[in-house]
Amino acid sequence: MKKTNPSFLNGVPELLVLRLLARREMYGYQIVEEIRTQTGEALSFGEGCIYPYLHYLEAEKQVSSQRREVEGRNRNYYKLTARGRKRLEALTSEWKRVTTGVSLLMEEQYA
Amino acid sequence: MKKTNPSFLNGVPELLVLRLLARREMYGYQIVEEIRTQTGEALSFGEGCIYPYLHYLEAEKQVSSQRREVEGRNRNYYKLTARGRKRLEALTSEWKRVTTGVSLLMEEQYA
DNA sequence: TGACAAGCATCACAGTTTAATGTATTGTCG
DNA sequence: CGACAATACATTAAACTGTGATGCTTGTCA
Repeated sequence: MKKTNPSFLNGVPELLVLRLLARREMYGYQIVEEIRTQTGEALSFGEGCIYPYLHYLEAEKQVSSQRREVEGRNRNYYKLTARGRKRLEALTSEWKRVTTGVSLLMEEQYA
Repeated sequence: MKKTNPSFLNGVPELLVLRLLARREMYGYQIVEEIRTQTGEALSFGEGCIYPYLHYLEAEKQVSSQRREVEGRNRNYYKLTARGRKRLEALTSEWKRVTTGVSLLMEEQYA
């Protein structure tokens, strides 16, 4: 996975993953579910999207993982690193910039 | 160009193009420029993105075009059809749904 | 026992945007 | 005049992203 110059609109999964992990540590499957529920079903990214992101984020040292057995299940728990927190801040302000930009164009009066 | 099931984030160029044409008729090059300026430089889609959209939208009868010579320039002016207006409304509410969803997840308190 | 949820993972594919390139005309500046 | 930038259209290969399918294992529950 290469994230060179992710343009405006993609990379939202990355933003949401980081944002969730900023609250508490979580495992992949749980992240998939929470993105769906906590966005009010507005967004839903499959495991085929989220797992590769987690691996990428770990390789980038934005998250760290720990395998743990909980409730008879093997889970990979991820938590944010300091670096990940910075990345989250950057992506957040980028997201705001973009949505603000869209609003500017959208909300202008009809001629 | 197939626009079957454009997921959440893509298709923003289409939204902005339709929104601009809802105000007044415009030509391609102008649309490219206005997206850049009216979003406060937050968004910038190249001609390689916008022209194919215009052709696609015309094929879909969401816009109609008229070649005209103005100020010594040959331009293809596009304007919205009734169908395009409906499409704009659909894309607009979809965009709101998505950004609202992201906000829901983003703005929740830290644990 | 069979079905299904939880949990991880990978991959081919499809859709979207970028960046480069091409053509032609018009305007500008030294 | 000559060069170069801007205007205006268009196309294309390549890159990037997310989808949907699939596979594997373990646990639960009827």
